Amino acid sequence: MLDDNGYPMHYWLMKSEPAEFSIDDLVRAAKNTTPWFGVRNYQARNFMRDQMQLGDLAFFYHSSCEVPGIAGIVEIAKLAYPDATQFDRKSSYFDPKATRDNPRWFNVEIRLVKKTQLVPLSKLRDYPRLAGMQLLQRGNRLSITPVDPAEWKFIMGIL
DNA sequence: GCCAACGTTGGC
DNA sequence: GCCAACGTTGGC
Repeated sequence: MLDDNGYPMHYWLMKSEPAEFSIDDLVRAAKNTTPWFGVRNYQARNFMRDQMQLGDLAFFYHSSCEVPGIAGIVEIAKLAYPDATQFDRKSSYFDPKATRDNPRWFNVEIRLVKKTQLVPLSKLRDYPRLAGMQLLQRGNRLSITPVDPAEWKFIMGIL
């Protein structure tokens, strides 16, 4: 969904450990699309379930790796629905407290817009204009964070 | 591997 | 409802 001026309703940043799932895995994925399963944090879940809309854009961020940073741009391709892995006893994401009638975890699906040059976290920190980014705040661990439209635009300008 | 920051759990 | 203990995240 786009606003009256044709812009996405929201911008986001979504973290993934490339050893688990990288931007290249998304390039190789069928239809360049994947469910964003495995989120087990309520705040991040609520963003997906309550706020993400079709057409929202997000930075695909590589975390816990040699050079953490933004690795690509993705769009929300499917609205949130119950995360299947919560019901799967063999999955490391299994949640014994979740039931089909009362699922606890949700995931959207994302589609690759484009792989970008890697913008390292250290470079993002160099720009005073980005100092307010949630990603850059101390102690930030949230795997999904909203990105301010002005911050989005600025980063697009340095890609 | 270290450790700061933060979220969750569970006893009381 | 408090809060100590524990587990996880993620940069360095």
